[in-house]
Amino acid sequence: MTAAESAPSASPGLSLRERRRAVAVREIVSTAEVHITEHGPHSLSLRAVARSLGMTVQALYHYFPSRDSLVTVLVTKAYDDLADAVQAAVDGTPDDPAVPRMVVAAEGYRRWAVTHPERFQLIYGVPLRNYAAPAGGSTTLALRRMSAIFQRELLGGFTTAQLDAADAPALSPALREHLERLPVSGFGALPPPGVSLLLSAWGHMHGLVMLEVMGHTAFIGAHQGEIFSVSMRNMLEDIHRRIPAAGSTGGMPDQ
Amino acid sequence: MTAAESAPSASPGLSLRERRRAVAVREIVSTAEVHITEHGPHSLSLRAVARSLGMTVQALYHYFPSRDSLVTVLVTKAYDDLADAVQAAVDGTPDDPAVPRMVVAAEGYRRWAVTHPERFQLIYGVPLRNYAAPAGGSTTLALRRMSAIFQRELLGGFTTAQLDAADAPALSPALREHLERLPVSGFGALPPPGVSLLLSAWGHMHGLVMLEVMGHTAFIGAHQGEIFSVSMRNMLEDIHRRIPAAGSTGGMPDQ
DNA sequence: GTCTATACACCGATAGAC
DNA sequence: GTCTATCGGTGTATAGAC
Repeated sequence: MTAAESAPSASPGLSLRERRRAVAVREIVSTAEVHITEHGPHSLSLRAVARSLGMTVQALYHYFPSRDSLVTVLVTKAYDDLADAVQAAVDGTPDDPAVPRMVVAAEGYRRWAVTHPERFQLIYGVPLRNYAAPAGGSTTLALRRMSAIFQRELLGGFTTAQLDAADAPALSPALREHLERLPVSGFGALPPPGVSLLLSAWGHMHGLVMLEVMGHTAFIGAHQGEIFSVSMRNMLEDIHRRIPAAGSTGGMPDQ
Repeated sequence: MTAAESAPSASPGLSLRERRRAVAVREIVSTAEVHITEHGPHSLSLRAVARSLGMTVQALYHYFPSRDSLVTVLVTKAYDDLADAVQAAVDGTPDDPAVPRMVVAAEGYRRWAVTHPERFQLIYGVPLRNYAAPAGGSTTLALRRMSAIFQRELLGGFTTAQLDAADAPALSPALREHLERLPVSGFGALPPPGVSLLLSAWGHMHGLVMLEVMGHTAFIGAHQGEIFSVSMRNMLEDIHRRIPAAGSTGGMPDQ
């Protein structure tokens, strides 16, 4: 992996040449994001970015070995920025029992998506034409970061025993076993009903945002945020209703 | 609008020339769908379709005045096929109190999406590059057909008074007014809380399917259908729990 | 590190012969 | 209705001069 393939960031201990290069890479990435914002993710090309920069295409090949490497950086950065936005929304909101942190997190998710619809599409829309994601699954890491936030805000206050006793249709033994074998770094710390609830909540949140970003709910007009928030509150209420009180299963919250 | 711009169908009362033309259009559309299935919606081009048909591009221009007209037909047909699949799922399942019709409909939605992921992406993914949807909103009609199915299966058994009294966070006056002014042909027949619940349910269903189709839940493996069904059952249960019994509001179901 | 020049593919669309 | 030929544009990527 070349330097261009990892997201650019402040790099204090590098040589002048390396710092210059990092600045150039940042400028290229930034210009590419502007282009995506203005013309959609599927019109991204090295030529277009080069044009905007007043350079020729070939100069870009000194920073990115291929178009795919640029796309990978953009996708990874979008995941990171989205996770940052969600985290910032949670951190920046004073605790208020009337506004659950999960709802704040979901609203941060939606806010970023409607503010950066094209970059959201870059992540969650149709994969780019002729783009092959790197084998290592570098985007999986960024995705997991965000899912961890929602896992914490949605289910962080409950014990494994509580989640395991959630009131919902029983999962099949095969599914339970599969979920229990998931790597602990992901959802593995949750019991199967917890994974199921978290996935359901994620889909609920994501689907409403997706429909809005793609324009399928345009007839709602400016009130989509309100419907989204109400839906998220209902969702949270329902999930909490399904999880029994701590006393009935014993134990303290384990995270 | 030329004949090529409307979806092809059996046309008994037409001349020989018109029937030949309809057959040719059907073949072109079918080939285009195969191409989308094999290479993704964003690689669709008249040239590629012509190649598969053993024709030259120019021949296609005798059936479709532009690429966009072909895309519009494909999008409209995908909406229709999806609605057909959902309707067929509902119609083809014997009444069983253990499997609510809404869940059957949702499973039909998911089934079509995972069976035809590229065509689902064509509808709900990122709009095609350089494609401008026709001004008339011809796809809106096809979309409304499907939303009507879910409206019926999810809320058809409840009166306006029941839906209006649903247990959920109150909607703002501005939003209530906006929803009440919607054209009756769409969700207009529902009271504002009904629209909100239906939209929330649609987003929930759609989001889970979208995540699966785009591969973001691949780690669940073959059990995604089960998690989906459980989520839909929970969703239905929650919505029904929020709607008061008929006796408490009076009146008979009005549809 | 950036440039010109180039190769080779793709695309949508049009003109005119048959 | 289909063809050849063509225009003008897109794109990724490489070679070699400076």
